[in-house]
Amino acid sequence: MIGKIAVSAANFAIDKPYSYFIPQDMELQPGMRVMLPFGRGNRRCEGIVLSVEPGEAQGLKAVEQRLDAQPVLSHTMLQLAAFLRERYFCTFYDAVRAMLPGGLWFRSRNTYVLTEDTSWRESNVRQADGLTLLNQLAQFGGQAAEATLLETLGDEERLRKALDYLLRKGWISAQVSVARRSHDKTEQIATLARGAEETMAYATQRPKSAGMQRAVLELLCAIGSAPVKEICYFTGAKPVTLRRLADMGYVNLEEKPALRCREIPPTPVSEPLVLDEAQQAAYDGLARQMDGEKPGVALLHGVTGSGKTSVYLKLIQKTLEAGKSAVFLVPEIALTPQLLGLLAAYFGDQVAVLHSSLPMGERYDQWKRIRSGEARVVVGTRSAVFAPCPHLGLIILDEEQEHSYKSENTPRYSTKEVAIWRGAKERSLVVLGSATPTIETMFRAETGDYSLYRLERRYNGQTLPRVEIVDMGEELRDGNETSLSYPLQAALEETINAGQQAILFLNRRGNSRALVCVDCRESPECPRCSARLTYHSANERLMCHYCGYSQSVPQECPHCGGRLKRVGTGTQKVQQELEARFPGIRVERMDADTVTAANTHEQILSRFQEEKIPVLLGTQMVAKGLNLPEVTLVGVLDGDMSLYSSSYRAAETTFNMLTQVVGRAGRGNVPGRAIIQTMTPRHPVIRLAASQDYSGFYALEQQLRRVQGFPPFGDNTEITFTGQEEARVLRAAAAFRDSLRSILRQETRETYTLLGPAPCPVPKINFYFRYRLTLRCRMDKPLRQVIAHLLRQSAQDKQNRGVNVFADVNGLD
DNA sequence: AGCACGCCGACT
DNA sequence: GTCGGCGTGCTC
Repeated sequence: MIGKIAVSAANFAIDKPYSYFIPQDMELQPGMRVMLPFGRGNRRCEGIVLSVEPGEAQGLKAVEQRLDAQPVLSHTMLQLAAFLRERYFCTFYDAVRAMLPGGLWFRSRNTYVLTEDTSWRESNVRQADGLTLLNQLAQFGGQAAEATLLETLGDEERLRKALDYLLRKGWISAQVSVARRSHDKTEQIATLARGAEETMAYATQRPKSAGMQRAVLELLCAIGSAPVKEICYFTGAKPVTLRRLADMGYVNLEEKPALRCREIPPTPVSEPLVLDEAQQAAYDGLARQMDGEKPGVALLHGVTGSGKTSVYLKLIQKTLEAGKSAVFLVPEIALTPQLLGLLAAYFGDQVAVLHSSLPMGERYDQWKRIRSGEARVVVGTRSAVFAPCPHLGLIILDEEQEHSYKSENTPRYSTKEVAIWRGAKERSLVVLGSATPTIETMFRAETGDYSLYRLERRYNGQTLPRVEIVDMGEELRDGNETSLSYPLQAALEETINAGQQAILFLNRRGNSRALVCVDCRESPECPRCSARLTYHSANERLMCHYCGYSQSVPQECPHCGGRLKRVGTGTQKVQQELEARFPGIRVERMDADTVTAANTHEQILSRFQEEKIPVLLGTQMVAKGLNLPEVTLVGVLDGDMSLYSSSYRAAETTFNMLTQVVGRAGRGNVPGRAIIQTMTPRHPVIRLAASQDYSGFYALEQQLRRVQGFPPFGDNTEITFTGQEEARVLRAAAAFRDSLRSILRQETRETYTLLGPAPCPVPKINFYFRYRLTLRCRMDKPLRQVIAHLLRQSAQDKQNRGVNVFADVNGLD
C-alpha cells in the first residue's frame, strides 16, 4: 500500500503530499501520524497520513513508524487542514500543528552510538572536536544523547561539524527515539539553600562578571523561593544560571506540580432558564435554523446587558438534547469567570475548557474528553474552534468583533472563517454575538448571507446610560489644565455623595510606561528592535515587548547622561488630581503597574466592588470587566480617535471601545451616566458612540469602506518580508511587488491598489528588518493562488536567502 | 529549510 | 591525501 503523507519538514515552497510505501504489517489510516525519512539525508520527521491507496513500492521510501493507534484528525478535520493551508498560506503541517493540542506532540531525541568500526582508536583523528566526542562516547558506554554532546562542545555549529565528520567516517551512527512529550504539569521552584546572610556575603564577593548570579541571589534572599520562570522574568537571568547556582549549593531546585486549572465553581441558579419576549423570539428563530438542512450563520446583535448569554445557554441545551456538541468561543477565558460558572451550573461535567494557558497535559485530557463525546460543551479561546467534537451542532462566537479571534502566528487564521467553514461542512449553526458587530459581519447580515436577530432592550428594562461629550479644548481655554473637566468633576462629586461608584477610563493603548530623558528627550531603546523599552514596575526592569529583551533601569540617559523620568499612561497623575480635588478619596487603580500576579485584575475588581471604593481608575483593562451594578458614572478621560493606529479599522475599534466602556454605567437599578472627554468633540465617531447609535455608525462606516474598497467590499492583504539584511529584504519585497504588478496587469483586474515596500509599524524586531507590501483587492481564489505562487517563488529565489515572507489577509494592523 | 554532492584551494 | 568552504539542486 502507498500512503500520501503531509510531511512536517516540508516548507511552504515544497509542501505537497509525498508518497511512501506502507510496510505490510503496518495498519495505517488517514489522520494518523507517522515517522518518516525525508530528504537526501533521510532526516527523520513527522508526517500525517492523508490517504491510503493500493500500489507498488517502486522506489519509494518506507514509513518507518506509526505514532498513533487511532487517527488524531477525522476526515473533516483533514479537509479543514487543507482549507487552512490554502486560505492562510501555510504548510499542511502548520495547519495540523494549530489544530492539535500540545500534549499530543512527540519529542524526538537524537542519540549517537559508536559503531563496530573502532579504527579511530589506532588512527590519528584529524578533527579535534570529533576526537573529544569519540572519547566521551566511549566513556559513556558508547552512547549519548545529542544534548549531552552539545554540552561538552558548547556550540551547535561545532557540534554539527564534528558529528558530520564522525558520521562520514562511519565511526558513529545516529538514532532517533520518539517519545510522547512528558505531561507538562510541573514547574521548577528555586529555594535558597543556605542562610540569607551567608548567601549575600557570597553574592557580593563574586566578580562583576557574575552579575546575573548576584541578581538572582539577591532576589531569592528577599523572597526565599520562587518558580524559576519568574526569577528569570524578574532578573533577566537564564535558567542555566539557576542550575549553576544549584551546582554550587546555594540554591535548591525542585519540580513541583504546576497549579492545575481552577475548578469552576458553578454559579447558583435557582430556576430553569426563562427568556423574555425578545430573547425568546431570537431563540425560536435560531432553533428553527438549527433544525434546518443548512443551519448557516446568524448574527445575534444585542446591546450590552440584553441577555445574549441566556439565548446561548438555551441553544446549548437544545444542542445537547439533539445529541450533539456545542462549542462556545470567547475572546479571553480570564475575563469570563461568570460565564464559566453559568455553564458549570447548567451543564456540569459535560463542560470542557480549552485555552492556551492550560498546562499541556490538561489540554490533552480535555481534548480526549471532547473527542470521546464525554464532554459536549466546549468553552475556549480561538484554538477551541478546532475542538474534535464528534457531532458538532452549534458554534457560538461571542463578542465576534474582538481582535483576539485573529491568529497572529502561522497559520494566521480567522476564528470566524474557520467556524463558518466548520458550520457549513458539519451542518452546524454558527452564531456570532456582539453588541457592536464588525462592519463585515453586519453587512453580511444585512445582505442576507447571515440571518439577523436583535435584542434591543436591556434585560430587566434598564435604560442605556445618558452620555455627554466634553470638549477638552474648551476646558483648556477656560484654564482647566487637569485631566478632569468641570462637568466630570461635578458628576463625580454627585456620584460620590450619593454613595455610588464611578469608573474613569484612560483610553491609552500602551498599558505600560517608558523612560524619557529630561534633557535630550530620548528614550532607552531595545538594542535588537526599533522600539522603546517599557518600564515594568513588577520587576523594576526595562523590557522589550517585541523580543523579550530586558535590562535593569539605567541610572542615567544612555545618550546624553541626563536624568531619566518615567512617563506613561498617566493614571498616577490622574490619581493625584483626584486626590487634590476630592481630599481623602479612595481610588482603586488598575493598569500595568498595579496589576501583578499577586494583585490580579479580578482581585482589583472584587475589592472595588466589595469595599465600595468610590472610583476605579484604569486603562483598557477596566473596559473588559464584569457586571458592576453599583457603577453609575463612567468617565472616558481621553476619547480621541487619533490615539489609535492608522489602520482602516481605527474608527471601528474606537467606536466599539467607547460603546463598551459607556455601557458599563448603570447596570443596576440606578440609571447610568457617562462623560466622554475629547479634543475632537465633533468627530462623527465620537458623537455616534456617545449616542450609542450603532446603526448610525454602521451606515457611516460602511459607506467609507465601500468607497475605499476595504472589507467587506474588498480585502486588505499585507505581504511582510523580514530578514537581518535590510537590503535583501527590500530587494525581495520590490521583486515580489514587480511580479505581482505584472500579473495583475495581465489579468486586467479592474481595480487594485498595490503599495510598498514600506517599513512595518515596527521596522526592526530582534535584529530582523521588516518591510511590507499592501494589496487592496478582492482576494478570490485565483488571486490567492497567484499570491501562493509568488510566495513560493520568493522563498526559492536564491537572491532572497535569509529573507522570510508571509501574507496576511485582513490582518489587524 | 536541510542536506549531499561536487569542485576547488589550502594545509599536512 | 584530507579537510573545509561554497555553489547547486532536490526533497516521495
